[in-house]
Order: sequence, then C-alpha cells, then structure tokens
Amino acid sequence: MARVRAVEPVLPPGNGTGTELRILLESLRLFAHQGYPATSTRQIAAAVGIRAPSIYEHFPSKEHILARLVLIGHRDLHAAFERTLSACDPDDPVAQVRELTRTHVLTHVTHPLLAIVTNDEMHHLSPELAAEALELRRRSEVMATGAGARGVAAGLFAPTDAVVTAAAIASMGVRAPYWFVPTDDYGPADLADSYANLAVRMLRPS
Amino acid sequence: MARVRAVEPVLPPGNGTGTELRILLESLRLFAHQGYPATSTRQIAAAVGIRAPSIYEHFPSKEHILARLVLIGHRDLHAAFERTLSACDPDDPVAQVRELTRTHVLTHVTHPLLAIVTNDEMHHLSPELAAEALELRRRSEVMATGAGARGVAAGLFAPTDAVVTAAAIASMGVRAPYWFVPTDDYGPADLADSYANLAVRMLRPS
DNA sequence: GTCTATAGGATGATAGAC
DNA sequence: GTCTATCATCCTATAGAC
Repeated sequence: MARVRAVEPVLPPGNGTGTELRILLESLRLFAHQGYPATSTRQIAAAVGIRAPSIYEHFPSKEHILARLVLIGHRDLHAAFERTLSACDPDDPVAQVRELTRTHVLTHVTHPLLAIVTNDEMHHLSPELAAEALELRRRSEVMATGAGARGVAAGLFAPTDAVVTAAAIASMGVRAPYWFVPTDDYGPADLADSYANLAVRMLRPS
Repeated sequence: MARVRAVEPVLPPGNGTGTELRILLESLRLFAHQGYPATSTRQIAAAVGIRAPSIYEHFPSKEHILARLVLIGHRDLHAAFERTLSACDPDDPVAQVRELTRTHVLTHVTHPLLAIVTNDEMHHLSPELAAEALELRRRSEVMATGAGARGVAAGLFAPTDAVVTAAAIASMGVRAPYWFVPTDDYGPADLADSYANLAVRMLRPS
C-alpha cells in the first residue's frame, strides 16, 4: 500500500550539496514511503550509493536527518507565508486569507514528499530536535490566524467559530499531497485557487 | 513529540473480548502514539500483561493486529454512513451532505486513536491485508460523492469542482482527531455541526 | 493459553584502516 | 570521506514444556 505517489524527491533550493544533499533526498523518499522507523540507515546508504557508516560523516544520527527535513519543511512554509503577507495590502484581510491559503496549498503540493514527512513523521523526533520547527510552525499559525482576526475586526468575516474554521482551512492543504495528482488541465495553481475560494466562502457572513 | 493526546484506547462495540480485545486496545494505543513499525510485539505484550509469544495465540502476526484495527475503523465509518443515509430523506441532498459530514466528523473524533491508526498506519499493510478495508473505503466514498452529485443534479449545489470540494470536506474530518480537544462548552457534536455547516456552504451556489 | 528458551536476522552506531 | 569489521542490542516468530 502506497501512502503517496512515486514522485522524485525534491527540496527547496539552498539545502545542501553533494553527498549530504543526496542523503537528504533519498531519506526524504524513503521516509515518505515507508515512514521513519521502518527505514534503515543501510537502506538510505544503498539508495545514495555509499555504505551505512559513511552517513555519520554528514549527520550525527538517523534522527538528525529527519530533524533536518522537518526543519526544511517548516522553514519553507514560514518563508512563503512571510513573502505572501508582505505582498498583500495590509488593509485587505480577504486578500490576505485568500493568498495565505493559496500559498499553504501550493507549498504542500509543490513538495508533496516533504509535506508528508514534515507533518506525519515529525512526531518521531525528540523535543530537542523538534523545537526549532515547532517555533516556526507557531509563528506561521500566528500569521494565518492574524489575517482571519483582522477580517473579523473589519466586519468582513463572521465565522461561527474562528478556531474551527481556521483548522478546516489548514486541513484542506495538509491533506492535499495525499491525493492530488496534477494534470495538464488542472495543476497546483488551480487547486490553490479553488481552495482559496472555499476558504473565503467559509469565513464570509452567510 | 506527541502525535495525539493521551486518551484511553476505545473500540466500537462487538470487536472481541478477553485477551484478544486487550491486545487490540493496547496495540491501538501504541500504534497511534509510536506508529506501527516502531512498536514491538514485546511492548504490546508488556502493556497487556503477557509475554510476546502469547500474542501469536490470538493473531498470526503483528501485521494482522494492524489489519484488524484498520478494518474495524473502516467498518465503523461505513456502517455509520449506511445508517446516516437510510435515515435521510432520499430527495433532500442538502440534508444528506449535512448528515454525512456530521457522521464523518463524529466518527473521527469519537475514536481519535482508531481514526489515526486507520488513516496513517494503513500504508504499512500488504495489499492482501489492506484489501477488505480499501473496498469499504471505496463504498463509503461512493455514498458521499453520490449525495453531492444528487445535489448538483437538483440544482442545489454548484461547486466549482465537485472532486476538489469533496476532498476538502473529507480533509476537515480526517484531520480533526489530531487537534480537537472537546470541552464542556464545545463537544464533538458541536464540531460536527460546525463542519457540516461549512460543507454545505462550500457546495452551495455563491 | 501461557510460559521459557531460542532461532535467525536486522538495527543504529563505533573503531580503525586507507 | 569512504571503507570493512564489528559491537551490543533488538526484532518477529517458532518450538516445546506445562
């Protein structure tokens, strides 16, 4: 049973080179398909084309590989949220919610393996190795809920329950990598548009 | 890092008794918190209060324990969908979507550990052991999308894209067990109501 | 149905040569 | 920075006593 389609592992730019990068990419592929505990250092090494002990020249432990991938995933979303908000009219909460939702969905479906490892394997990390990613997640959540709160304050949104609606909007993007298969007719940008429209409809007074 | 709150493991009624049931319950707890590959038969046995080899009197393998839990989870949702649809006016697609969404959310938050194991650990099963659950999932999807299609045919719904909207509605319920903490003021039924209202708003012409 | 003992192999990680 | 050899431990599952 496959958890995700067999796509080539890709990371956002600027996340290592050479053997270190190849360890990250093959770990990304294996962790996404098999899960972190079911993936052995020997499997990672074989996929990279080295022996297992050589991994420890690049990472101090298997857990540190996962921690790095989880951090990359959280940094990717956080940076994208910052770019998105800074490009929005600060007095247009509807646009902010729409664009943040677009960015959330696009980030998840652009790097589906990374999204799955970041969200579904993070719980295997010790608190120490998870801390930095958790802080980035918290700050991303503040940005998203802030946009919703400004819309409520401006009378543009009237959700029955802001927390529940925010969770619903986030759920759509988080689940997308598990089922979405882009086609020539309907690509990632189309899904992002559709979900952004749904998000605004969920928040607007009925 | 916890993937889910520490709640007592519970299964729908009629899923075993005695040692077999206790193996299922402790496996449910451990699989939900640690994942299937990271949970050993010794850990399950210790939680039950027996030795590891005794498990094999009740299940032929560790994988069969997971398969049973995944099957229970899929049966639970499928049976609840059948009850829900049969209690609905066949000519009222809005009520059907509303009640199916309610049932979907309620099923997931009533048995949060089961929902997490069913959805997130199923991919560790071989195709043979996953087959029966997959068929139930397929039939549940047919029921849900059928209700949406009847609403479109009746002119009550006008989703931009029916498949994408259906995925969005399902995503809300699937993610709920990961974050929802019921309180005295806002319980599972309240969340189910909120999400059912959101689902109808997502489908109705704007 | 439960136990002890154990088979047979995989695991994460280290030591030390090159 | 990669290798071979290996440690110490854990794994699922079986054999056979009670």
